[in-house]
Amino acid sequence: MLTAPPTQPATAPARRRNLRGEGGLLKGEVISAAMRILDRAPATELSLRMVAREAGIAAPSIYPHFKDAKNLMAEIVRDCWRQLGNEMSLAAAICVGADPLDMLKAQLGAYVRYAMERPSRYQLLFALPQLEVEVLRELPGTVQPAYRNVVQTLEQHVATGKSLPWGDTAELTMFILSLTHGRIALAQTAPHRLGNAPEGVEAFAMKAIDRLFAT
Amino acid sequence: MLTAPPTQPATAPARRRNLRGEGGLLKGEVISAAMRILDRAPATELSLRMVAREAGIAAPSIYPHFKDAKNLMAEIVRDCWRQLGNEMSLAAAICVGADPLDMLKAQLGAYVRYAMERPSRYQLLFALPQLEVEVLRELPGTVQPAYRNVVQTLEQHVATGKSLPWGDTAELTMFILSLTHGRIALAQTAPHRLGNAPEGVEAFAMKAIDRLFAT
DNA sequence: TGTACATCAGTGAACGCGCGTTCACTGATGTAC
DNA sequence: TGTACATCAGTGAACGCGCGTTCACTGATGTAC
Repeated sequence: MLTAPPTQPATAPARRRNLRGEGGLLKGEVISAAMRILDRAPATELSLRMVAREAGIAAPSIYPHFKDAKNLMAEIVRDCWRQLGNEMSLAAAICVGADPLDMLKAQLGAYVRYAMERPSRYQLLFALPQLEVEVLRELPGTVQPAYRNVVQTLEQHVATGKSLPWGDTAELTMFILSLTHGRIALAQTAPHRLGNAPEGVEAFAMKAIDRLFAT
Repeated sequence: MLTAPPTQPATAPARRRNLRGEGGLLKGEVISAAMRILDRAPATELSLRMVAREAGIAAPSIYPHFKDAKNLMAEIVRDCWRQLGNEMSLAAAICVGADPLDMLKAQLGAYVRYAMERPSRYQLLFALPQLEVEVLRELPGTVQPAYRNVVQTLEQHVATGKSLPWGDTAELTMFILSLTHGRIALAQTAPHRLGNAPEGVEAFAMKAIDRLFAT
């Protein structure tokens, strides 16, 4: 239940089997297929069979590469977190040397854009609790990059001798990410009455940073 | 996929059929059964058959009372929104006459407690996008009460001649609800590294209001 | 250089499961006479 | 007051579906001699 109507059934494109010793390549292809599905369908539609179809292989072919469906999902989620962390790091790298607050805004902008441009991937980031304990144990390592990104920028801000408008860097990070995630979630789940244009959400986050740090 | 391991299969308790003309009672019993499921299982486990089992009836018996599974889900979601709105209104009613900021904190406290004490119901509130368009059209009416609750309290605050720390009452409501919802969502979906004791989340919201409105 | 063989990547068919939905029905409860 | 009957609340069996998973297999690709 609670699943949206199915999208078109992903006709399997002809696929050449990998060469000897290159079997591991399929693992990457499977993850890519999952990303393609997420770009056109809600996260709830992801399934082992659906991913196999999109990758152009038979369902059992998943098993040599992933222990089971739960682990496949976990790998997909991990990859999404990695993407998000990378996009934030990239945004930060571009304005290295600039004022830490500008860097913070760049990172947060990257965060909002990832969420609004790839809503299914973003929603998957928070489907973690549904996964097995074993997978959850690795969670800090997967989630950390996005979180650390903000903390470190705030630490740079502090290092310039300026003060924080709220708690320490960890607490303020929670504040900023809560606000941003909350605004995104409201835009994605109650799109009507709440002004929800993607730029609207990004502008909201930028404005929030400006006002938070305004003397 | 992305479903948690099933809880025990809800042995059907013996049920007496309703009397002539009382058939409508079953509708309420079905909704109650759904709430009981949500109190012990993740929202993803909800299904027409599961609800029927919990209510002690056969699956087809749902149909005279709900058009189909989608509509059943929609009714359940609507009921959760109604509950949340009521708890916020109740909290506001208790401190009527008090400072609007205290009323705001009371309402927000009720909001956080609903979310942390009934996580599955809370998560269901935001499963709306998965439902049909037809259902979504009624959304404003179902979501409004919780939202209006905050707006009205902020309007009272303004009426006392005090100013707002952010935009107008509508914008500030978005800010406050985004922050609160975001913090709840992070606590519920990444429970580890983020201090997530329920009191922690409520304290976070209270502190946020205090600081926001601090001169 | 040619051939037998092991290995490896991937398949097809089948399984049981829970789901939403349909259909013809049952049997208790009231009502008409 | 007794009986035939209509109505109403709810059932049991069956359907097709997509899912995750298993099993025995196929057939191309390299390797050994």
